[in-house]
Amino acid sequence: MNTSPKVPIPTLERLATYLRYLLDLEASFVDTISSTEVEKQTGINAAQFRKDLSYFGEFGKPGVGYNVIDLQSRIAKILRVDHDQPVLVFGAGNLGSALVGYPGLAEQHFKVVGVFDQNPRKIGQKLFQIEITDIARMKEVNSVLQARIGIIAVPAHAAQLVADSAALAGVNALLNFAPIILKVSDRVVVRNVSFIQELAVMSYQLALDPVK
Amino acid sequence: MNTSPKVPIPTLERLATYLRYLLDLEASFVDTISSTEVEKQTGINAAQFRKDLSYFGEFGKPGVGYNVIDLQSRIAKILRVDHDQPVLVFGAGNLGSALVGYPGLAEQHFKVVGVFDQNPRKIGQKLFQIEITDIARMKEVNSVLQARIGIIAVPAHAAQLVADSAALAGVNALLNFAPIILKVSDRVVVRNVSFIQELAVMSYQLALDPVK
DNA sequence: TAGATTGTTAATCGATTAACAATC
DNA sequence: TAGATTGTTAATCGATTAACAATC
Repeated sequence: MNTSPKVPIPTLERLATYLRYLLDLEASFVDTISSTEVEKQTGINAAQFRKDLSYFGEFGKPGVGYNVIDLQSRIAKILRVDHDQPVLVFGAGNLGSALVGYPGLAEQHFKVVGVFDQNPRKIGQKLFQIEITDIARMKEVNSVLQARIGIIAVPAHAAQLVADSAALAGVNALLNFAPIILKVSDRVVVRNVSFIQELAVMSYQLALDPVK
Repeated sequence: MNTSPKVPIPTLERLATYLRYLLDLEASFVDTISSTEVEKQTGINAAQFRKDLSYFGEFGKPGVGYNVIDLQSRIAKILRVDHDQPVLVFGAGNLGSALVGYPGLAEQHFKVVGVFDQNPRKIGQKLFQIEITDIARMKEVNSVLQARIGIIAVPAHAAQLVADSAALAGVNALLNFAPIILKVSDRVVVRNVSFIQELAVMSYQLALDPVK
């Protein structure tokens, strides 16, 4: 066991993967798994799995394995996805709308409580029950909503401005879909989702092996 | 210089970042940059930048730096985003639609040439000028379109099936938005976009430091 | 008990970064 | 030329994985 502060990011990412996988197992009425079984089904090395968990305590029984439901709920607690968390979405365009309507968000307890846009034609309209608010009113509105997590789904040229406003509004975790490197204070956590970049990487990989 | 096969994935990801950044520089009429300047503006270590490039040849002039336009076009060539590439989108729901309409795709020369869905009510309709085709006809249709890259934007329960059909249709690079681990032959490259996972990671990070 | 599997240490592997000779 | 900056080697850092004693 080790309650120390330095958990590698890859470990956290895999933890989220384990959680999804455990939900599937639960749905199939599996109640115990071993790390070897995890490796077989997910391709993640068994030692890796055990090591990842070891950052947070002891979860299994030697000779037996891990209880699916117990492990699932403990990982959910670690990642704080065991209870609803309010989230703001910035940008009510195609991408923003798709995100607000994405059922996976609520399933993992991320509740979209506010949607913001700057387009006067969109402001006041509803998106999946949530009213679109003027992005200029973000701080005021979030003083009530108290969301600490925001999703940036605005065009690249607007993203930095939105990030700045978000920080002022008390949002200190940003999931950024815009293809730019955001400059933020070190009080703010940013993670980038850049699927264009992912496509570019695959594009290179495809080209490597013409047979493929 | 080193034309060897083993370029680290993180290097490829950063290459895509450099490319975007260089496009911005070009738009601001900057014609030369040094690795130190790159570090200042992007936060990526200067040695890292030079090392990344060194996998592919020599790009700069000692004492001078890098020519923005030249470097840009050479990176685009490396990543094969210097010419149009056909892409299929699987799933015409909220997410799929947003992706098809996303201008950034075409900007990086990824051309959506086919959209597939299984819902009879959607088949035959148009999405941003592209007709939605029955997913069952994928192989037949792609024998003409010849796309090798596909984007999976269907619900988790359908994703594996789609991946299997895609492989049969000659699509050997898959960008997967569904929250599952796809099982594919090693002829197929998969990259996952899992923004729920990203949110979970941030959720943990936020919880680490209550002051934040 | 014997067999299975954990949690953890130590070894390996790979990626990042510092340092510097080469060179514009 | 002197100053700046590259490309690359070597050192550092961190993450992955193999091995195994502890234990159910």
